[in-house]
Amino acid sequence: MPFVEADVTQGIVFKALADDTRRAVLDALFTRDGQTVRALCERFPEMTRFGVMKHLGVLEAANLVTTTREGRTKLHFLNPVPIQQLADRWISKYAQPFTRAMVDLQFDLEHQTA
Amino acid sequence: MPFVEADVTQGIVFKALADDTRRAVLDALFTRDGQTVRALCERFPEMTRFGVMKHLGVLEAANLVTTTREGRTKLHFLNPVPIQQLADRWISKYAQPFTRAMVDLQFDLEHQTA
DNA sequence: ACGATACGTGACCAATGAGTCACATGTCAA
DNA sequence: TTGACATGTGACTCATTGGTCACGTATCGT
Repeated sequence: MPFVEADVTQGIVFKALADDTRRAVLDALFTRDGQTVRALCERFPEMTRFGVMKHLGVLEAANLVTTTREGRTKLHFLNPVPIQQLADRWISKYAQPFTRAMVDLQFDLEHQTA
Repeated sequence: MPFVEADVTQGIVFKALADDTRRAVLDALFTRDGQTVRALCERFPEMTRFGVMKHLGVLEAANLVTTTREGRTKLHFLNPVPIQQLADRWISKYAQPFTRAMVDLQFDLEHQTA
């Protein structure tokens, strides 16, 4: 077999996280959880409500946000579980001690004055 | 300002990781590092050499793979540093102890037999 | 030198995805 | 009940991107 994509969900989560706006949405929900669509729209004046809604839909499909209806409003909550799963099943694979040292070194190099 | 994308590199890395084939390429380099383009092509029979090359280009632009020329061949090496940086600067933010417990719970639920 | 090998480039096409708009449904409050 | 508010849907446009192909350059062995 050429290669196996064990978890389709993983791809969806990665794709959902690949967009800058969507990560910003998650950030907004991180600072204040349980926001409504309109509240989130105010954080993105350069975009229409429909654009924000579409992003929310993608995030919801990736299970990165969960929603509850509250009358005529819909509250959006951040769900960090898929992110944690990503870190567990995929990223930690490349997080060897060797890598740790490399990251620290690169960080030092990037922040050297002179 | 509506929102700030502190690190442009982050977006590039996320986008690079969003493609299934590219993650498979990284996997292939993880199992055997320092492969040539043709060797990698054999792992993806459903795709042309040019397709693989394009993916390698994206991964290289994201600094996820580094290359060294060896005569007329080009060797590709996996560079886990950007992945580790992602985990450090972004994912660990959502990796609270609370989340840990949730992930374990969800894992148990997913693997319950009857 | 010469063919074979290995990689590179630009143009090109098809599919996906971001974003918008017209419209439609449901809900609160007076 | 009527109007204002909050969210939903489908179709549409435009940019991006995954993928291919025809060609071109560099390198190795003989």
